[in-house]
Amino acid sequence: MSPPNASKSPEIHTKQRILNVAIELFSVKGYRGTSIASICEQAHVNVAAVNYHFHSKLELYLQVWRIALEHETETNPFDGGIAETASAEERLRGRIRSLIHRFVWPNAPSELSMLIIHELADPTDPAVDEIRFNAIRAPHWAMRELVREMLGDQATDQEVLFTTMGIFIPVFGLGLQQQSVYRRDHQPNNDGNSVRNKLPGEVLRDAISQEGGFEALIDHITTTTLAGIEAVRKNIKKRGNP
Amino acid sequence: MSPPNASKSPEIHTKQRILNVAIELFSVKGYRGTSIASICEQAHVNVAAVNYHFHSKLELYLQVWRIALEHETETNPFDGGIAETASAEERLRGRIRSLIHRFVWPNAPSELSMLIIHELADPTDPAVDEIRFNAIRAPHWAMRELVREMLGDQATDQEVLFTTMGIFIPVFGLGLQQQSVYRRDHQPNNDGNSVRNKLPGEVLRDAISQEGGFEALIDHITTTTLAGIEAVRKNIKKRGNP
DNA sequence: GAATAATTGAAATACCCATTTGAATCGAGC
DNA sequence: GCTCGATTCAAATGGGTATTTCAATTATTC
Repeated sequence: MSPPNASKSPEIHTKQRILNVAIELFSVKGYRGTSIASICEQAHVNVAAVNYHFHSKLELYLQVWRIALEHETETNPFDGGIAETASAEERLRGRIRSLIHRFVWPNAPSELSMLIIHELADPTDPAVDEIRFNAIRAPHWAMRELVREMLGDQATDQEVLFTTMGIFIPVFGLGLQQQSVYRRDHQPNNDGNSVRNKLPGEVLRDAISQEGGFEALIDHITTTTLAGIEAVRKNIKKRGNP
Repeated sequence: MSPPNASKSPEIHTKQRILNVAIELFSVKGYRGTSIASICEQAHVNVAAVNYHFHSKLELYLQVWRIALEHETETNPFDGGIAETASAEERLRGRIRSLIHRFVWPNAPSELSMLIIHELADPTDPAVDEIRFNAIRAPHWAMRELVREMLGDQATDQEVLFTTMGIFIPVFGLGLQQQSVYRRDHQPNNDGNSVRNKLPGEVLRDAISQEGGFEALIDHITTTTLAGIEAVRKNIKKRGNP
């Protein structure tokens, strides 16, 4: 099997069409929830094309992961565009902004974030675990270092860990909510009648969608996070001077 | 080939055995991830028994939801055992404790919380949405009222909403993490080699499992949450007195 | 204790899915 | 314009699933 050498051939179009649809469907419905047939139907391509171009469903999925990961790091760098020389508080604000953009951008969480949520709730394969872990490792340790810097040397490892997770984990929760609401919004048979009142997640989505709502959310999270860090710092100081 | 002891009708035994296994499997692997065959094999029951006693897989699943919901509200009341006459801060602490117990109890999140996470990531059926919504509605509004009480009349609806969600949503995120780690721990083919370093969620699980770690987590979350509420309150006061 | 209803069992049915097959079609280089 | 490898196509294959069927067995009732 030699790699395709053609510079311009319909093969590229087919492969790309499959990838475009696969990213969309895998991110919304997850690996097990999307069939090869549904991808091919929507891409106007024969089912055999997937196995011809990608070997298997799993390899197509891995390719989608790589693309989504690359796309995310390009369009939404983890530091939020804040320079390393800025104050710790400013850098934290930038990273929170970046995280929120990834997981909560109104009505359209990024593909990567949706893939991550699906993998957490229902893992596909160890190979995907590996990619996901590599994707999370760098941001996590960078955040650990920043939190350590903000809490000072007196802080225990547990305090640094809890505080760091206290920043990441709500974002996963938000992503889970947003994804649930997003899916409900985009259901073809959504008559809006099945559940009478608005779900909390839908109320939140509406609030974010309002003029200035998204910025208000980022402000709120940053403010409360900083207040939490300050509270931990106070505890440390109190404990350190008995 | 069930033992012919007939102190009670064997129907009860069979039905109960199915339910016990179904709760376990549905909560760990989700609706789509568990087959009727696997339930019946583990319960030593014929596959037809499920459809005889429950009509269909979906109705068995709904029954499991009702039981898990009932069990949760019995063993873990949402107010955390704190009286309505206690201070707002004490009541908040009780509710946070209850939530953490539901979603994060070390190495064994409650069945209901795992079912909820699965439904959020990959919904099964509108009928389940209805149950889930009813399960979340009362706690959510009770929390909204408590937050309103703590923030005061000057707070906007958006501030109350963001703050309330700021309490619930991290718990979902924690549950998602815990469930992911729990599943990994209980995988039969877990050789611990596929991913070299510990995932952040595993580090957190280890920290919680340590002596006093769980209480430390509850303390941390309560402290930072209260600090966040205080920060919002300060903003309101500043804005209110220009 | 016989008649009847409830329950269980093994096999069959019907559907969905990923993957394979082998022929048909296309495209580039000679 | 011919050839050969790359690509597409319709159909088949094989494995998994929920559900049904109906005979066998077990409990209940009179």
